[in-house]
Amino acid sequence: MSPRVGLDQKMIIKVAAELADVEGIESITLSNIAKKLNVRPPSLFNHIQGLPSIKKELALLGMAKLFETLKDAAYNKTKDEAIIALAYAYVTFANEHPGLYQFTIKAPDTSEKELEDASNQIIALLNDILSDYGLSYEDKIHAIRTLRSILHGFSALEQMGAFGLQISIKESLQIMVEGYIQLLKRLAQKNTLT
Amino acid sequence: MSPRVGLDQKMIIKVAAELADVEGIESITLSNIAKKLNVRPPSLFNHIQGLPSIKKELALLGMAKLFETLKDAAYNKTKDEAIIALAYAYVTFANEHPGLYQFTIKAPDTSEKELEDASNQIIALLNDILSDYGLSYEDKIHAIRTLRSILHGFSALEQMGAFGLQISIKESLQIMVEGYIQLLKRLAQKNTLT
DNA sequence: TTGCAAAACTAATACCATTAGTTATAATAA
DNA sequence: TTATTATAACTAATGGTATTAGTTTTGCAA
Repeated sequence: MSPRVGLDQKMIIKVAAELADVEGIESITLSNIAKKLNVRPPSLFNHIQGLPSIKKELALLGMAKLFETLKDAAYNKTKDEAIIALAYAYVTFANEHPGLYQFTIKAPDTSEKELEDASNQIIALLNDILSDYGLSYEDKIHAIRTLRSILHGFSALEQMGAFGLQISIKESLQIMVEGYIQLLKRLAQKNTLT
Repeated sequence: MSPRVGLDQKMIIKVAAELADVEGIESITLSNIAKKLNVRPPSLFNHIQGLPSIKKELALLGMAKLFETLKDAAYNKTKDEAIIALAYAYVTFANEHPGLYQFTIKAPDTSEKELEDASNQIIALLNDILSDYGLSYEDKIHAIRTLRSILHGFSALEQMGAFGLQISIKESLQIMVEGYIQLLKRLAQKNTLT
């Protein structure tokens, strides 16, 4: 009757992540997850706290994976080269993991320290890369905000099919990133002028 | 017993929009809407098709309002001035109508002609404004995509509290938009060179 | 004043998440 | 090997959704 499937939290989160990426985040229900694991919904409660905890874990997983992806992409690269690589990696991640990506963005019930830490890791990476441009403290913050904006905006719009297909999406991204890099240079230059 | 409250679709959508903006989009339920209207949930079905239809109407309302806002902001302005005004209006709209704004972005079940039309209205407005820069057909599309990306990305991140508060958010937007305008100029210039 | 279309209702269904309490199993101790 | 025990997975039950069916009531129009 209860054949001890051998469930654990990792399996549950993994199934939830697949569900999110393949079927969409609205399909993340205990019912669907349980079905995929050949188990009754209440059984999940032996391993997780409830649906909200699963969503929080998905956010953590998403941010961790995104961070790794970005870090690897920028590894051993600096300045323009690093930014370009990071931008492509970001957009590619959002495309390959549409469900998980959305959880990296979803408003985290503030005061969730773990989520904040994970998010800060990503921001620290951007900060690192931007450090080579010689920006003022404030300009660096503006630059980080702008970078996050263009990457998230582009990813979100592409994900929802907002861009037609006749004109190359990759080229749009390239032009946008190019524009961003020029902005960095202008900010840096402003700083060198006495 | 049934005092004929005088319900109609407009009222329902209005209440749903308020709910979305004030309590968050997850609070848009027939139950909550009915409560606000002093009515039982099934009564709503005399005026709307179901919860999905309410969400679709919210998307339409959001896009229509956003379009009006942007159009008014850019009225009688051209080029840089128009873009700057439009950008501020966009971000302000997202701040003032956080719930409604999210519906303007939410993936529209493709093949929803009305939604597509509403969205195209906004794109046509952007297209109009960008027409004064003398861009090639393709560059104009890249420019529209980039503009939408920066505006949505910035709005979405600000909405979720992703930006700290020590450094001026308005200034970040200003710098980002300034960068965008410079990009437009570079694209235009590229086009004038034989 | 009567009749009717429709507004709002109650009741019922089906699907959620979640809690409480039960059964069965796997691992450990004797 | 057997007995003990912790706990995985279960069934049953609760309360919340959206929605449908069928009923009552009401306001308007003839």
